[in-house]
Amino acid sequence: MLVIRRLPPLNSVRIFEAAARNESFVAAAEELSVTASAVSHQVKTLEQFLGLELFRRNKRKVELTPMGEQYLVSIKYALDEIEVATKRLTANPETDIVTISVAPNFLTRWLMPRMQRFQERFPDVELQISASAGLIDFNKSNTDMAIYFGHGDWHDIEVHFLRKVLLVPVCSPGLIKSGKQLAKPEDLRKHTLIQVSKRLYEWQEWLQLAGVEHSGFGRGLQLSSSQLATAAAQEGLGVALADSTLTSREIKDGKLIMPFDIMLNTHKSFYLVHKKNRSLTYGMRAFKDWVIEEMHKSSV
Amino acid sequence: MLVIRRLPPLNSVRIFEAAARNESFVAAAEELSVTASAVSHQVKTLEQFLGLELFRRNKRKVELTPMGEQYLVSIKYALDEIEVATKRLTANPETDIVTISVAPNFLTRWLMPRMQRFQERFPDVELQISASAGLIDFNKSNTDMAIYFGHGDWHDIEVHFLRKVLLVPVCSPGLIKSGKQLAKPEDLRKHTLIQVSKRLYEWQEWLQLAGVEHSGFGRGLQLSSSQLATAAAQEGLGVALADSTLTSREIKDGKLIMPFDIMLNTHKSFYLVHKKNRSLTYGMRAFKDWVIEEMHKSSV
DNA sequence: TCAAAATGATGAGATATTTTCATCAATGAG
DNA sequence: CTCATTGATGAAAATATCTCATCATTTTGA
Repeated sequence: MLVIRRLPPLNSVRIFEAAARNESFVAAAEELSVTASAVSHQVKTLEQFLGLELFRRNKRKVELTPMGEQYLVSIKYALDEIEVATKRLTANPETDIVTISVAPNFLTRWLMPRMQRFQERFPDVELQISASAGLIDFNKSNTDMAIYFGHGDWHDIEVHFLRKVLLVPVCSPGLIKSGKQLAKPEDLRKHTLIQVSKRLYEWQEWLQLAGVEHSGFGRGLQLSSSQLATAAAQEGLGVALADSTLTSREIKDGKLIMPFDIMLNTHKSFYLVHKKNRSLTYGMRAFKDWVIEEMHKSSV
Repeated sequence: MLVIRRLPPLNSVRIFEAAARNESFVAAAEELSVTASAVSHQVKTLEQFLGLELFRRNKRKVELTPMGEQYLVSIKYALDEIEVATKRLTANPETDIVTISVAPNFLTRWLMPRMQRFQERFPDVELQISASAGLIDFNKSNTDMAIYFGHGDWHDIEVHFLRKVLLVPVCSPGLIKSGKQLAKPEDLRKHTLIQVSKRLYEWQEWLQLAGVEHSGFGRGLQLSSSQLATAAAQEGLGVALADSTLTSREIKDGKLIMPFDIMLNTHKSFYLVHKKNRSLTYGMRAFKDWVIEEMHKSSV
């Protein structure tokens, strides 16, 4: 099937963007290493192609029209995309770059403490990591891989199970010394429940598991990620639900305690995912194999 | 400050995209109305600029290399962006196009039924509407305006209050005739609670308001939007929480009933939003003024 | 089995596009 | 009042793109 893209002359689009961003043909010319006359011609060419004005000429200045402003948003975004993609391809070939989006809690508590081991093992692989609880559309993103928290039932991507998540209440030792004891689950009524927005059910389910009526609790504290919730618990702000193994270091160090060892199985786990049917770069392969190996080590 | 974009030759990028998408220089040539030789030259030019191979030549075929595949994702996206932006600017100037993202329930139950009135009033404005519960990044989107459901505490955008949301249980009349009565809130235990994912608290809060213990309910049904939840209630699948005024028509038509009139104030409302400090097009102005006017009419 | 067709590569030359140059108009700064 | 600055414009020069012709190799159909 014949697909026809109706694209404007791309060279003039590129010159338009520089002119629009600078709101000056002279500045754009300097940036692009051409003369201001070239910019003027190219803008005129584009305006003729589009059949409308992108700039309003105002004495010795140019100002974007509303249409020009609209167009600039998209064009700027598109050129950013091309620039970033080009940069990624032409980066130092001796350094393999892997872009990874990681669930925040996993990043902070499992990956970061082990990052040095990866870097020592693979000095020629550079990781570019972002924390995000959301899902990635690999068709529209430069992200190579992701570590998700969820049920694992995602489609059209390669999903590799890493680790199950079991939640247990944690709090600062100082929370108990403040006079309000935590001898039995019912005692949680006297404390602040630290909740994760979008995961409010976790406390609900835990309390149900512990045989505690959910109603009658005071206002809780709500944070946007499990990682922040656990940090708040460490600060003595209340009791959070945290993955037992991800917080094992803080528990061992005495920064957090587990007032109860009732563990909630959320039926969610961490998974390593990447685009299906895509050959892995060396760096992606290195990271994937390493994470799986480290996961085996830490679960023995 | 001098900003230098390092962009590849854009004409060759464009030709690369067609060749990559078709995995054929001949097909790309046909699409672009040039000769296959031109395509071959342009691809070679781009590969020389990047310093790597985008295609693996295999006898009479070309196949994308992994780098070529990666590049194609970004380039395709970028060109889509330019194409769409160009199309929007060059659409029939007698028709003003407004792109709007609308909260699903509001779209289905408030806007759609009134759309004809808008179109009759403004025949020269074309609305391109999508349903989404998410927020829009107006710096990275072609969306002109949005109707959000939330607290209204968004920054860097223009927010105009439309209507408060009050939730009340609704169900199909047939649900009661099935033998399980709904005389008092406690009777909800015998029914399926239809919940909206990400808004599970709504039922929780309503039950608390009604003085019903939340625990002890059987499995509910969970849907991704309030609009779908209300539709499921209409199908007799259980009891949903719905905005009282948005479902007034269904209630009047006898398709839904309100077993209880206890209304939950979620402290959330519908808002019309658009980018701050941006001059409104005629179409945007028309839509904004019309929605506000209709909202006043329907709340009197 | 063999000739024709098909695909991609390549260099030279033709064509189209882009850019510079020169000039102009209008405005702002000193 | 003069000079500098910005953008517009047309002609000419420079550059990029494309076609043409040819080649190599593989695939297809008679």
